[in-house]
Amino acid sequence: MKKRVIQAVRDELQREFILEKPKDLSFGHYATPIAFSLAKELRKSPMVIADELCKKFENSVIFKEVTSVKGYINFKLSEDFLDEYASWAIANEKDFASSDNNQSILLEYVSANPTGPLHIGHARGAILGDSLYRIGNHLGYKITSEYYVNDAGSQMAMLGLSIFLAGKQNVLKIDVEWPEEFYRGEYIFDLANDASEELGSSIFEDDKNIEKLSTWGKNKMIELIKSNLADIGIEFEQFVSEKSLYCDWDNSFKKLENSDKTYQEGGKTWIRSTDLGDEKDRVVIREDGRPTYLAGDVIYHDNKYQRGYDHYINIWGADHHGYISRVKAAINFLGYDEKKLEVILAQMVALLKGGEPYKMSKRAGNFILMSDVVRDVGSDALRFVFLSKKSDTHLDFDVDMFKQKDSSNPIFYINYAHARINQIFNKSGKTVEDVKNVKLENLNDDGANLLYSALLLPEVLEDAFESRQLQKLTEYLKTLSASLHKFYNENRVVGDKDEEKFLKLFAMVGVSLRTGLNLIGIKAKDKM
RNA sequence: GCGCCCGUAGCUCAAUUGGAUAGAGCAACGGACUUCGGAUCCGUAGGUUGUAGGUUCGACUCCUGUCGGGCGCACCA
Repeated sequence: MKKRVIQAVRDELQREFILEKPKDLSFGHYATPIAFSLAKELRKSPMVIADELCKKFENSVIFKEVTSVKGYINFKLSEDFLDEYASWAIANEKDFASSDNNQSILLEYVSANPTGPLHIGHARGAILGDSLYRIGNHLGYKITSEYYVNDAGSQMAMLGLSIFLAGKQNVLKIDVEWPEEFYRGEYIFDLANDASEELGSSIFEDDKNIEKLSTWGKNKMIELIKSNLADIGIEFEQFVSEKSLYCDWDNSFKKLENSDKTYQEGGKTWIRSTDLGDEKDRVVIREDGRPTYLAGDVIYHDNKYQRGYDHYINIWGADHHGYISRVKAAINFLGYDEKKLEVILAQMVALLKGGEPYKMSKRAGNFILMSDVVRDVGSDALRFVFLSKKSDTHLDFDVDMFKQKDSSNPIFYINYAHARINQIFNKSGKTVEDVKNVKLENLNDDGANLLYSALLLPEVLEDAFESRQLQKLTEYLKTLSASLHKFYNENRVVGDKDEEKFLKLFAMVGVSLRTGLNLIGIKAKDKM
């Protein structure tokens, strides 16, 4: 809809302009403040310029009227145009709000270490990533979703050791001495019990088996993580193992050396990441020849860029923000355009329960399991609330609040609107087929506004996706639901002379609600 | 100490990315057809956008300082 309007306005004005929605719908459906920016250039007042420009639209097909108010130019769409668009949308629900952006994007998210179950902090990035994935696909982007598995390095050894010691203590009943750093939490003891059953308790007798336990535990954890994700409707296209990439290290390192951005000092190999704004240069190879963690990301991003996507998105926890500049520097030194990499940071989530704050730490083991919260409040509510806040703001919420199954839970409110539409059709005994060709004309103000709101989904989606701010979509769904409830309370539908018109209008609202919810991984309810 | 993020109604958050009178929900108070489902709707109250300057036709939005909160500051991952 917006695209058609922009086209129509550009045809007449023959220059660039900003198209926005007026604060107050009574002004019109769209507006532009172009007269203000022209005022200086033309040495006339914005009001005069706006008046003159309005005259150009007198014979427009898609506009009912174009007016100038205090320097703004306001556009009101014609009923024919709105009705045609609604008819098309109802008949082509799957394609409604879709688009044909062809850019290819590699979207990497979650990528939590396979050393334990997902906690509530991971859920934020997971839900954001999955929703971007769904929306992007709908908008025609060629998106691939990917999970990077950190299965190399000392954490894997620590996982193996933790399971080994837990088994020794709990299964073999032998006193053990715990090191300073290990994975705490009951899941380690569960793993030890499982290992005892699957591999035999003798595995805890010899510490040569630690490596075996580490690999076994990693696979268990990946399965667990996949199942945690499946519980909130997330499935990845592919998993990439860090370990499996290391065979390419020599190639990647050669590229780095060719860039003249590496140097030796103190027996170590460094990259000059300060050249690209990093706080300090970084070590990629230690004195003993072992590559650092950064090396893993060098190979991984080399690998990513070789796959030739137009754009790359990484969703990271905000605690990794200091890592961005060194990875971008590395990408640049490998000979790629680091601007193609976009890092979205998902800020910390502070979870409360009855006012008590939880400290989340994977290492310490006293974190909140994502699966527990999902069991408590449900996938739908969790997804909706997490998407309702900008990803770069800190999010506080109290679990107890979710347990109230009433209107304070926005997903309830929206589902109720959707269910109402369904109920109204049942009550009237008519189907969408019966009313889809009725013409939407002479609607009252509430009806006209409701229709317009329902048709806004495409541009809300584009805006939400391009700005990576999905709270725009959740806001929209709440507002649209409110408009429907308001209309419902003020207008009798069944039995009214305009019954069929109203039903078509409701059908259109249903299309938008369903589509919007679907794209954030929530299935709209027909009954409450 | 340095870097990044945040600061908007009592609480949780929006604000078309520099545009018209800063808006919703929750909580509070007062109302609505013996109901096409009242799990809804309408109204009242609540603000010097942390704070002090600057940029311009115009600032919650951009710049500088300052205060407060979070995160990070490894050859760990």
